[in-house]
Amino acid sequence: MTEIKTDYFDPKSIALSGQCFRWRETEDGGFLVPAFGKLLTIRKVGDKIFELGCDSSEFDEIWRDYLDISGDYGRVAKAVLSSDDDYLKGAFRIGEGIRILRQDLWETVVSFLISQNNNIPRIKKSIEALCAEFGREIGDGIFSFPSAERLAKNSAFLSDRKFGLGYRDAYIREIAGFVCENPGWLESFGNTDRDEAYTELIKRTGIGPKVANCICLFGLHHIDAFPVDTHVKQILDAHYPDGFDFERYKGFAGVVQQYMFFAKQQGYDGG
DNA sequence: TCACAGGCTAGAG
DNA sequence: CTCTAGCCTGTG
Repeated sequence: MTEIKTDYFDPKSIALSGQCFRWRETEDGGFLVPAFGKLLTIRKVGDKIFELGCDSSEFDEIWRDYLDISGDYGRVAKAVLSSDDDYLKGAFRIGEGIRILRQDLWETVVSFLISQNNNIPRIKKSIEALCAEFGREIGDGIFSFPSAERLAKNSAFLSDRKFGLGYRDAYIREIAGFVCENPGWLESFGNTDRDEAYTELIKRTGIGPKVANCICLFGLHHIDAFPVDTHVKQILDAHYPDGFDFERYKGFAGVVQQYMFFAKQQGYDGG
């Protein structure tokens, strides 16, 4: 076990923020968090204190980065709260426990390919089915995310109704084959800035502007990426009729996007 | 029945 | 270049 004390960290907000699809809340209010072929338990045990089901070396090697514990969210909070943007300040009060996870790039690519023109229950169902079928068990009824090789070798089965992928099956088939034939492609994003990553991602079939931005934000931790989906578009149209000032939040606009998105999911409408 | 859900592709204009 | 029909599928 490892205990951490941290501000701006609420597992439930993260689980519901839409950036990840596989966190599972347990009956005791804790969370089961699968990532990188491992399984972490998170439990709140006090004010800003959390107990993680790993030893300190595993925390240092994997989970500190994954959970973005070292990220400076105080800086974001200060920028938001010192602004005159009342809508955003309200959204921040609701979503201040969100951190932008540093998720596995491959899992992020596939997950957000699935997310397009889709809803969250269905997205989760598809991802769970893929993991159960092609992943390996890492804990009680929980499976790892399948590799590109596994998906490529089983690409003919991706059309099975049990995965519920619909027309997105072809996109996953394509990208899995591409990644297998181009070893180093995923790794190459370690040396690219946001613009380069976006340009490269959008070349792939099924990855458009929104999905590419989600991959930049959630898979590559380019926290300046600002995905605009139907909900965020509604927010911008309703509350920023003269245009949203991205410059004001330069360097962390993606975090701001998450506050807005999450707050809207929670019923916040600026009031 | 119909709209819609965390969009994208392909084709037309 | 912009614009948009059609796309899989589950849910209300």
